[in-house]
Amino acid sequence: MRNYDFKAIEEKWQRVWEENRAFKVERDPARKKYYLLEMFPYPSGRIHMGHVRNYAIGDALARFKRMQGYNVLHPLGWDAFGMPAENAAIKNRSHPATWTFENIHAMRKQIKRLGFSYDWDREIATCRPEYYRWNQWCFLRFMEKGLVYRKNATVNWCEACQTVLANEQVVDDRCWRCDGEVLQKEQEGWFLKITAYADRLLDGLTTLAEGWPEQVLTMQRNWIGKSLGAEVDFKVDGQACEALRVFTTRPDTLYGATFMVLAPEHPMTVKLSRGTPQEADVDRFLSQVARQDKKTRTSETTEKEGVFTGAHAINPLTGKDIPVWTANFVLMDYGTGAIMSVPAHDQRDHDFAQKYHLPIVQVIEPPPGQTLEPGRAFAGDGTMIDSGPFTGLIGEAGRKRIIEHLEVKKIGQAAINYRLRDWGVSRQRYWGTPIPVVHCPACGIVPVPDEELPIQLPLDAHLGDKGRSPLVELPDFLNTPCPSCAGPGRRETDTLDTFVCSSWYFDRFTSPRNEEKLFARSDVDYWMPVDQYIGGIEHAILHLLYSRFFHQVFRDLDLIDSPEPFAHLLTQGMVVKDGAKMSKSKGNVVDPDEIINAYGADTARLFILFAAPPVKDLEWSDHGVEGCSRFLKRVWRIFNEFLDDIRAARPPEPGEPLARELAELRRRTHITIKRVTDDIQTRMQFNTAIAAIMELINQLYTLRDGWSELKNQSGAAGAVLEALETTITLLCPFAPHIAAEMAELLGHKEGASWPAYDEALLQADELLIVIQVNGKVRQKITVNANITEQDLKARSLEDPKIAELVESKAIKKVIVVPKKLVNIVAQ
RNA sequence: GCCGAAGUGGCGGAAUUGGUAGACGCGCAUGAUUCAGGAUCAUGUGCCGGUAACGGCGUGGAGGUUCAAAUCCUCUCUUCGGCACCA
Repeated sequence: MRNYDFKAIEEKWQRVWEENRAFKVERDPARKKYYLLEMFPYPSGRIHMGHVRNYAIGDALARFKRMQGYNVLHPLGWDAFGMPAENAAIKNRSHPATWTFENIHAMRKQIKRLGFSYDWDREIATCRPEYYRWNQWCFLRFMEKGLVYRKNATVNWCEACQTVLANEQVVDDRCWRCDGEVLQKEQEGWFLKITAYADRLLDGLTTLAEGWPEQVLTMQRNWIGKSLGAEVDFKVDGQACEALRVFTTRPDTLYGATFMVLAPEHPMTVKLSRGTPQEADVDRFLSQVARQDKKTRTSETTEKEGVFTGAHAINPLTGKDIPVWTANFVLMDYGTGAIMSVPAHDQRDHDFAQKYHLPIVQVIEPPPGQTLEPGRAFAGDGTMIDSGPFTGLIGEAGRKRIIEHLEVKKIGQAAINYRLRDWGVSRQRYWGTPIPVVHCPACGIVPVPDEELPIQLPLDAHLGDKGRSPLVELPDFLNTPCPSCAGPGRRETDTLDTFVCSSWYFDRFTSPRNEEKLFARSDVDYWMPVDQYIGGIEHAILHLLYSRFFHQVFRDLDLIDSPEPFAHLLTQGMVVKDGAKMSKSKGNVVDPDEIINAYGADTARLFILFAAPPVKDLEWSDHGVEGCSRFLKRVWRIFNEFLDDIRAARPPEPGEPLARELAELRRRTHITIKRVTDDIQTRMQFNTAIAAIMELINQLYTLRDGWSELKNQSGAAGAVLEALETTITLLCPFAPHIAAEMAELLGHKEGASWPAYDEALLQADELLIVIQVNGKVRQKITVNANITEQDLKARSLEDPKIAELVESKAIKKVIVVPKKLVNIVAQ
């Protein structure tokens, strides 16, 4: 018998698949499609176990669906723009493109060694002009729709590196690269108006309830942060200036508003204090707040501090004068930058009122059962008290009536606020998509015409930590005639956030080589949405929200039909070792290449699917890997031992009489088909699917001892053949190389379809019944499967051991659970 | 602080509808094979007591519902993740 030579087998089949373009797919409206996608990788240099897990899960599903007859789109590409390439290039005095393409080459090689069933003809890299020209095209369409604008915004700035950092590159207020201090800085840049789609992004989540993890839906919902409430105008006492407008979610507490607070940045803060004795205090306070960085400023634990502005406003309902303060906890970029403070019914206002001795007036009576706690605000719904004509109204009804009143009086109206902010896409970096606009002294900002796309990223830039895009120093790039007036213009030098690339790459996979359009309508409408998307939870908001946003805009541009881009989402758990995420600094990294070299790709894949269900964290175990390697050798050995005896056999006919152990094998075979099918299809639990296959193999091993006699029995070879063929087929999604090799040894061509089980064969002739006395297991008996409930009850009571146990007791009740157990209640 | 997920043998994990807790794998033990080791095959393996038959205990903890609870309810502890002054 040949040994299990995984190296030869894996190289052979990978070559076969490559040469045959085995996983190439085409749009075929006659066939049912299935689009399976894993989040595409950033070409960082080498793959890690997280990648292996991601793609092993995806490939198992892709192969499974393919075997079920679906037309499966399963592509891979590269999220190839981004800062690491630029930083590495600066460090190594090379070019980001060189670094990126070398990494892609190395990682593609590693991934191919794992034997994943990708349609490699569809491979894309977002840093190629053929791809990023469509980023630019999208940007222009967004512009036309009024979804693009420029504004000043606060950005993370690393002094040491002289560059802007993305939020995720700031770790505990320090630069991830040099550990230097990160400051907040105002900088002008481009924004996409994702807030215009807030409601649609929120509403769409309800349609995803079936296919997405609850956790991700909740995170997106919270991130969008929709608040219903009202805007209310407060007149400033004794001054003719405009009223102060506040946003509140609790208009029913308006009678309890005893002071107002403006954000320090609010334009009225300074204005109101001028000419009052508070002028100096306000100025001192504002400069103090300006020194606080954003993170500390917005932390809940930061002490609430404020000063009186010197001005008073009038509570529009009570008509009373209330002081106007300014304080650090009120933010300019949420609501109107001003609040009405109701210290009795908002904890923050309460803390602030107590600190500065401001009046606290209760206007809500807690519902029965709830009481006011001393020192705490009551923030729940309740009955309005001391609220003039509104007294007695409860919760939502009160809010509604107050809003109606405000609208009639024209001093306010219903309003909605979102926590979601517009998406800043400007990067002062080189290695990204050039933003396709020209700044013209005469015409202003002028979009580049479509015919001029792509605006190519020049390759001769001099990189360095200069804090601005190196494109500024390239006159050939920078200077360009204005597309509108042909006068001297200046190209935009900011590049696009790389999240733009990943917001629609899944659409591009449907027409990856299309040169006329970003994708062909027929392709995208056939393949989209992605039926199953798989990736890490770290993208729960960012990438998954941006992509949903792009998809909605594409719908509005009439580019695409499907309502959402990803129908089902699986967020896989981390790969950990010794309880911690694998990382270089912890020294607990396991290199996929080493595992493949030592055990082969099939073992690596099998272990990573067997060790834990996909959604949970996976604890890496070298012993566990050996166990999986041992299992594949065990499969190989038993297969080869039986091979000569079964090669010429045919699987048993339905109902064909078989010897006891052979009938048992058949039953096990069909149970295994059912379990593995359910585990993959409806439960996405590969660990139990693999365990079921292991049980079938264990069953085959029990036949080995008596095989020399058994094999001459009618149907013996057929039953074993059926069991082994089934094992091979069921193993395909997890360990495709060894499965292909064994199928070939049996004389089968590739492309087996997923087996069906015979319902009739799942039933055993005899059942093991548990007998309990007062809920405790006391006996186990084997009975005929067709036994009646009456007979089963009688058999249980007759059992000598049970009879003895209940002898001196009165039998109160006998519960029979068909095919499972009998419980005798006796006292 | 708020929200979410989880807690089961020495370890990873299983138990799909409330119905035999611990499938499968690792580890460990014993035996076979072998000069030996390794590999392989077989058997056993939750804990405590007992040679055994068997009995008791057992799914983070405390209560409860039920003939029956890892699973349902109440309270509580721990761990991990997310959000965190959003008016």
